Amino acid sequence: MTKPTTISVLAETLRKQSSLSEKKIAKVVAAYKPFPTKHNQVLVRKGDIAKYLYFVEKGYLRVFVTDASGNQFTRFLIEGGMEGTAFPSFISQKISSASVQCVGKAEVLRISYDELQKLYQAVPEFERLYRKVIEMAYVSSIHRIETLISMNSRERYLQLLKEKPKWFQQLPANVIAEYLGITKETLSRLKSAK
Amino acid sequence: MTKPTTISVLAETLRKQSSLSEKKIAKVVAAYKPFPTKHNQVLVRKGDIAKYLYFVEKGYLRVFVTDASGNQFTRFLIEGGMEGTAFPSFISQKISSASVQCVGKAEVLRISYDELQKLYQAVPEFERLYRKVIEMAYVSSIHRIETLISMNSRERYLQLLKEKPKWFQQLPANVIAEYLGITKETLSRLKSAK
DNA sequence: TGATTTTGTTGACATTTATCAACAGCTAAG
DNA sequence: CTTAGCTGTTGATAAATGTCAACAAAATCA
Repeated sequence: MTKPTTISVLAETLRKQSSLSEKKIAKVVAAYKPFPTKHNQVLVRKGDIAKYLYFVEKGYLRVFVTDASGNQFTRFLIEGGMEGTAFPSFISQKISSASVQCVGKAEVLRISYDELQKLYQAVPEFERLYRKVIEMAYVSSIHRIETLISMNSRERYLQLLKEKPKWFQQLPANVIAEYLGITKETLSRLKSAK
Repeated sequence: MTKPTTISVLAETLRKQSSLSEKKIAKVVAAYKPFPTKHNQVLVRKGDIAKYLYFVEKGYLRVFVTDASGNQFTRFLIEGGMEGTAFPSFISQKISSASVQCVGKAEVLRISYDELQKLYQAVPEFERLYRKVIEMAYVSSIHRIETLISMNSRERYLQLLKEKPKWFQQLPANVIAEYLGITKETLSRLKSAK
């Protein structure tokens, strides 16, 4: 079990990204509960409803889908300081087509859908903040679509290497490959070709 | 010149997707101005700042990027009843990497970034509605990412044919191909292979 | 620690898709 | 009507990427 040792990252992030008072930050932080996870633990299973939004204190979560042959494809990687879940399921509270899993060990906080609605009432400015979170996530997904439709695997690899060098140190290669939309063999060859 | 003949689609859409009063719907509709367009007119040029959000009354807009060799890639297609623009530029009010263009003839309304902020003040519920628009756009972009990383061109083609059969009747094949992330030759072959 | 599973690399080959070129059909303009 | 341009199709070929298999290295667990 990896127990959260601290919940400071969320508070820090709120201070940086919003102008919420310390009191309100405390309210928000209190609404997110530390959730102990095991190595590679699955947080949302395909077919479940995503009931929680997860804030990553440390490590990574991956959101992935599987095809008929059981191949996995990583839709998103959520790194420390970011939050996410199987989003389409979370906002609609309907069955998820994707799964969410810890990559190795991760420390996360979570807030339920219902608690989040209550938080909007308690801290109205939080709703605007949430909108910003969505906007940012949307912008980064647009960026992702662009690279997927306009670049070949080598260009995507080099771009990610430039934008997220840490990922290559901290994440297993097959996860990176799934994220890039290529096989682990192709990624391995791109690395050695440099 | 294609002059908007009606602005009913926006009002209709607002009635369906929100519980705004008729008075407030009128306010919102009044804030969107008809913008006459020419055949294939470019609304946002790469390098510009996207100053307007466009609502499509009729026809289609395409949001596309170009690579170094001048190849074009369609990031999004905005159909009648939807709104959009070069979104990352619009929300940040920074230079756009993408262009927005009418596909053939289109009838559009537009609202400036500043007007939109004013509209939030005048009609507070509109802000929540806007958040929903973003959420939906985000969800559809997630869907797009999934298909791009997990399906080959034939699977993507068949899925689009199923989800958006009208597009194949109303849009030129090269635009569809760009949207699917394949060449027009490959699309042509997929069609004939069936 | 040693055993076992996971992860990463490499090779041979197959498949998918892009590129380049030629051409037919259609449309718009003079 | 005729020409020029645009759109879509088809063929030949090349390039990119996936698949399958074998193996090496590393991490995990009992």
